[in-house]
Amino acid sequence: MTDSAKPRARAADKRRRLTTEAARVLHEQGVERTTLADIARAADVPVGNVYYYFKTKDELVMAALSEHSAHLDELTSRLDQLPDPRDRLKALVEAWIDQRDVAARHGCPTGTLAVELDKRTDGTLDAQAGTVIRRLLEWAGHQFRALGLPDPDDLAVAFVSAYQGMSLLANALRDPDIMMRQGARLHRWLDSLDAGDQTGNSGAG
Amino acid sequence: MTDSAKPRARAADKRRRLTTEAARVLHEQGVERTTLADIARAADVPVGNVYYYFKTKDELVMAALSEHSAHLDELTSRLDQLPDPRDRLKALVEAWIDQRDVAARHGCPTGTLAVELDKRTDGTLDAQAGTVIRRLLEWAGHQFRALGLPDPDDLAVAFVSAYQGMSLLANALRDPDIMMRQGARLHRWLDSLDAGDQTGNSGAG
Amino acid sequence: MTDSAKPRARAADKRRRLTTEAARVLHEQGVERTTLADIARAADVPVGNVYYYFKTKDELVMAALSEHSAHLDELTSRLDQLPDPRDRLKALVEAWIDQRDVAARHGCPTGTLAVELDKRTDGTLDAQAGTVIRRLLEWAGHQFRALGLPDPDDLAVAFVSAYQGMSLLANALRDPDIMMRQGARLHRWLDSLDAGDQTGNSGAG
Amino acid sequence: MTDSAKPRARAADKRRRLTTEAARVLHEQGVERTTLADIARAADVPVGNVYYYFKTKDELVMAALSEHSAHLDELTSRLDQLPDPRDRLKALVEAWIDQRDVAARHGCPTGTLAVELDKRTDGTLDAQAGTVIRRLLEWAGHQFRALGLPDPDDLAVAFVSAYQGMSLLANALRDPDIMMRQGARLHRWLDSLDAGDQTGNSGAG
DNA sequence: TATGAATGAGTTTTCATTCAT
DNA sequence: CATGAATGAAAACTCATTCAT
Repeated sequence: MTDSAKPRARAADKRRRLTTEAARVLHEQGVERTTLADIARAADVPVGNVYYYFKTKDELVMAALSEHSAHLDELTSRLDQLPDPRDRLKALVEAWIDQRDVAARHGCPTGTLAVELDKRTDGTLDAQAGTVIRRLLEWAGHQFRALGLPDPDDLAVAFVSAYQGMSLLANALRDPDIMMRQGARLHRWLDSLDAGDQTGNSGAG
Repeated sequence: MTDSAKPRARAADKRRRLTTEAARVLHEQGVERTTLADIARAADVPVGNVYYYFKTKDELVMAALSEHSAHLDELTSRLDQLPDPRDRLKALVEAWIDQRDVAARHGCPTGTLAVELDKRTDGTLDAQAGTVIRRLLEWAGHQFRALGLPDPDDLAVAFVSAYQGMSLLANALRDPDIMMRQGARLHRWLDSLDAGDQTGNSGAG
Repeated sequence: MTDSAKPRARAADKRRRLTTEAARVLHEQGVERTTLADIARAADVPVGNVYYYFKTKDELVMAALSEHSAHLDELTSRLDQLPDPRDRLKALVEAWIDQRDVAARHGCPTGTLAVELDKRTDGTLDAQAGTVIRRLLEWAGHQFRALGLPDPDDLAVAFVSAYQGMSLLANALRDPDIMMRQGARLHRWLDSLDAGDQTGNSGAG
Repeated sequence: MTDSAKPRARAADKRRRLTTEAARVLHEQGVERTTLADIARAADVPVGNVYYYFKTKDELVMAALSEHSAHLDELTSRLDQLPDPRDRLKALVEAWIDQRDVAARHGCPTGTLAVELDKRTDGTLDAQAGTVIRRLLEWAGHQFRALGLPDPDDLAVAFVSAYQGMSLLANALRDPDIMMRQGARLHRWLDSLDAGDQTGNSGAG
């Protein structure tokens, strides 16, 4: 039993390691500047062996994307424990601020991946990053709807958009402080949102 | 006279064509996925000849960046004709909205370039995109200051951030409509900003 | 067992073949006029595969240099079997004379390599050839010292210098006979060296 | 007259500058690592213009070689003013010693050129360096013959060989001191040579 | 499955030489 | 003659993918 289970266990382990490291290295170096050998080395898996787990480099990129997606799911489901939707959104902003150093160094994983993959015309990969972002949009939209706010989907776009924008700027200017200041601004904006406000005039850009 | 001017004129022409096409193709395909041959073909210049004008691929990338920077300068100096700073900012938003199809297809040129170049650790190129963005920030900050608003630099970051965010989302979701809706939101936000408001609470995220 | 050893054995084989052929071809054609394709062809290895064994062309050059260095070590350690240091030096001269045809055709491998590499200002390669020559100088100096002669290091320089000079001339004039005549002269010089001679006046130029 | 002479004068000037700079730059950087552009820049002549004076790069190399040859001629004819052949040879050694820093940096111009050109199989260039060296051999042989020494041609080979060897070592080890010490040794050797000595045993290696 | 090695198409870059004016 | 520009044939190097055990 253990005998037959071991190789499978080890195999699953390798796949896991590959996925984790792919997510990390691809985020740090970008898709195009990362070689399979880079990921293999980081995961401590022989290059030739990678192909037993992922048939192409694109599959590894997809796996990395799923990894980030899973992280997001895990985070949102934890936030869902909070009773107040507004608190959930604010807690998410807190999480973003906590990641400010990573964001300043490498940007938002999903956002930068989306930028890179959108440059592609081949394969089915170029739309995948959008899917993850859409998931985040849906979750946020759900919160705004729960708050009884008008145009919840639009608010969600504004919310996520603000996050992507501040990540990009923090990254481009290599300044984590931007995450803090804009995070605070997002906080205030969430607080200012009023269920009675039917105009949304004071919304985030 | 025109005869003797021709070779020089044509040479300048070629350099111009190369720069223009580089800016376009690099924006469309991304830095890493664009080969020199791609740019050469687009500009109708033999590959080997490209190196007469640009010593390395990086120099071409830099030229493309300068091109985008020049576009921005041209745009802002045109906006500077408007008497009201608020109107200038709103006109800029209009310009962004006008570009919504390009943004949805390829993102903001400077923003996506910044994302790609930040993945690099070599050369002096990785900080250049930040410079262009900083220029935009300064211009915007100038307008907010002229409006007598508190924390003008912070408002500028919020403003540019919103633009980068909505461009990224429009691109990732391939939806130009996002540019319109978020552009409208930015408009309303600019209108809502009040010189008397010392909190900036209702600011864009 | 031999089956599982094969790939590794063949791989080591290839590396060996590449090194051997690199040493030969680089000596024959010179560093700058030898392409990787030349070496790959000589070693019967696909060009792209060369990079599996040597990351750059410079590494191959280094390997070739080491090969020549190893040859020298092998030769001197064989000569060390001889009881009399003077006989060792004379036997080395004999070995040089034996190589007269190669020398007339392509010069001394280490000497010509040194000349080529000294033209470089980049990398760490430009000093490596000197190291091999220094090793020969040390060995020769050791023999002269064992003979109780004054200024043994100076004599070593004269000795090696004479070899390099006659190789260069034999090569430039394409005349192996020069190796023979100057070799004989070196022989006589070694014989004439007297432990009692404190002046070294009759030394080789 | 001056009008029609000017362009010709300027033309001769350019040719001269090109030759001089070619000699210098080719010596410093080596034939293969020097581009036509390098030489053109050094001579302050537009690249395209070089071809009106030299049809190929090889012709420029040939010109550089002739330049070194002319230098040698000039030097030897000056030495020929000295009444004693032995003094002429010793004065030549002095001249070599005076050049020790150049030799340590770039080797003997003719010697290193010979090494590089001998690596070639094409053209008529590969034998040309030998010609210059042969000229030096002849001059030296003439002196030894005038001294009434046996085997004057052999002594000449030993003499030139010693120079090439010490230059190569000085260059490989980047040590001008080698030129001084071996030059002194050559001096002593020249002094020791005796017209009555029929053996040549104490000759230079 | 595992793994080092192999492959070959592609990419940037260089440069002698030629051309148009 | 002069000159900036053009050309194209290499060359080094990279890397995703495949192969042989």
